Amino acid sequence: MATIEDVAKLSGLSRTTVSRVINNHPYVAEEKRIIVLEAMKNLGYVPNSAARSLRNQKTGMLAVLVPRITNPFFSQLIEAIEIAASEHGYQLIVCQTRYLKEKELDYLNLLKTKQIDGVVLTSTENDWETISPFLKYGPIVLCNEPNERANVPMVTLDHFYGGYLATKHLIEQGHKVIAYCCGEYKSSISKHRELGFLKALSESNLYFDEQHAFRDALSVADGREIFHRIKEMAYQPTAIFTGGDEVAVGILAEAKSRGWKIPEQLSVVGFDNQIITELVEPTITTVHQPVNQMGQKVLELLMEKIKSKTKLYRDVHCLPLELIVRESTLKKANQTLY
Amino acid sequence: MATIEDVAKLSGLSRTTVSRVINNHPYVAEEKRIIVLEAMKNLGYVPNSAARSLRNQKTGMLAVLVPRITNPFFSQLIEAIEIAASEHGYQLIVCQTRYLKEKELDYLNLLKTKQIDGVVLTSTENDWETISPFLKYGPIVLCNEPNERANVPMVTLDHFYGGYLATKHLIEQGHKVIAYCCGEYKSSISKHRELGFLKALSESNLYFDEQHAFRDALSVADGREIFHRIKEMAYQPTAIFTGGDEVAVGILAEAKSRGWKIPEQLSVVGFDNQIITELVEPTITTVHQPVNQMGQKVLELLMEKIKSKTKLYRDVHCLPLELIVRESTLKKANQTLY
DNA sequence: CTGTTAGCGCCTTCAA
DNA sequence: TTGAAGGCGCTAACAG
Repeated sequence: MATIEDVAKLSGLSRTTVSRVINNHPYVAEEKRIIVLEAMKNLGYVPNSAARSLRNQKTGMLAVLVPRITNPFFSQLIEAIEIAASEHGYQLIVCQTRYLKEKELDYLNLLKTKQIDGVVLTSTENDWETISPFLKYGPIVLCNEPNERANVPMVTLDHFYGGYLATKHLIEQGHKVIAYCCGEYKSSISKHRELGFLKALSESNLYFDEQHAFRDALSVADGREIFHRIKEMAYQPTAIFTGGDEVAVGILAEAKSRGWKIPEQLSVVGFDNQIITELVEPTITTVHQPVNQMGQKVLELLMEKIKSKTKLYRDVHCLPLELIVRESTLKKANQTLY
Repeated sequence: MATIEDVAKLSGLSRTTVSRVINNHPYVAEEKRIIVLEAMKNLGYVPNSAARSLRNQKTGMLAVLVPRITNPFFSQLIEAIEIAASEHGYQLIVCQTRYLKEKELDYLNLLKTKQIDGVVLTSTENDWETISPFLKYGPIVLCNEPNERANVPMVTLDHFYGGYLATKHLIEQGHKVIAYCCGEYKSSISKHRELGFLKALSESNLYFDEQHAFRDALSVADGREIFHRIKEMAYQPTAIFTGGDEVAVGILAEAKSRGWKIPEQLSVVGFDNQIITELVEPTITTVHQPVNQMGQKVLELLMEKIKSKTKLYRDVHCLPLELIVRESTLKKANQTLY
């Protein structure tokens, strides 16, 4: 492996000059620059990044922590962040916490060990008090799941509004008894959605019956189970707000296989606007999240913090959500066209 | 930031001894080991990994190159590799080539710049002749897409058999005119599947009409379009082998929306066994790929090569595929149960 | 069992 | 405009 020394020797100049060429410093005679470039090419020289990291105290790497990469929402978010990062010359390390506190801390340790220059957290397993000490080793920004106590930049979505919007839509369709699902994590996301959900109900003088709450619904399988629980109820809801498209799909699939008519017997709203919502029948009404913008925005914030090295402060960027109305909530729109 | 020097001073010992403790070397008096551990804790010391990389010539990082992380097949593969890697104490850098030759080379350059210790390639954009020079900077192994000319370890699936199996199944269902789709990349994967497909046909003395070939089908949208092309044909196939579940889903969704009965008017076989195949109606017959085993196996191979530092040689591990029969090909199984 | 010393490859003062 | 020299933090001889 050629080193800077080799290049210096071959070009008959000093390491310093070679270094200057590598880093595009001014004050290098054009003619010598050419000689150096030539020598580098002949040797197939590439700067050793470990040495650079050691010297410069930065690595050109970022970590993105997600619960699971196979969740389409997160993989899309990673994709967006990756593209933005690579435009800034940064590599992305993908870290799956698998919803484990311990894993999250392991990965945050990359900041301590100087393997990364910054972190994007898309969800938090530990309390903020556990996470915040890591801030002295490098910037951490939040994306997706906000945190009340975190004094760092964050990009989030208006989940209150998302919950409100979807529920309002169901009410407008004439529903009076609406069930509610959310994911297991007691994240503020779920809380906000629920507040929006309740707000919409109360605006129409509707009451929510706690028996219609399903608070640990994450997967397709959970959706299937929820359907069965609803099926057995004496006092059945006519519509359901789910915290995610997977759950909605599960409910739908199971309901259909039991001969229920959707949306006539049960209207279903998803969340995420995943591709699957357009592929099932009926297509699913859902809330679209601007994932790409989120990724782009959060990277921008992180870059700024890495460059300026100023102290982080709370700086919340809230992006809008959008309701996408499809067949799973529109009683009249489900007829065929021919 | 505490350094090894600080720990040495605080514990009244030398850097060497501290280093020995860090690296679990033998020949350190138990009592001093404790002193050092204590000092490390008090200082919140963590070894600087850039310094270690520089010194040890290894980084503890691996790169996995995939076309797109949002493709569920690849994200599942990444997940499997990540889990295996983390068990070996390695971090994963996720690299999206977005089907670009140039991107692929950019990422392979991480090997040159010593940012990673090894590479997993899940698909190749460039010719092997372009890739192989990077082998002198570190091990590269293939996973998923094999390469005829690559003399490196690889994990692959028996796509010939996959194509054969699925087609044979269609023939057994009584089909005589079967269409064929594959992805755009002229990878050996598609070739092998097609050979298997043709083999099954010829075994039953069936002939393949080139007008029934769709050789650039990747997405749901492609599937939709393929349906329309089939619909317009004078000589229509009664079944179709697709190279991926997305395409199958697209065909299905479009066919249903046009009032076609599936599988009665068109039987469809997917590939990948993605979760969606169980969520649409009818559920989709598909070929299951043992993604987790692949990931685990390929990481094992890579670890071995990183450790042994021996020259790489061709070493093909071919894992079996399995046909999962569901409703989209079974004419009688689609009745309701009540 | 422990310490001294010499780099790994690079960049950045400082001096010329 | 160029070069000499020191050191980023760590580990592996080599001595003791």
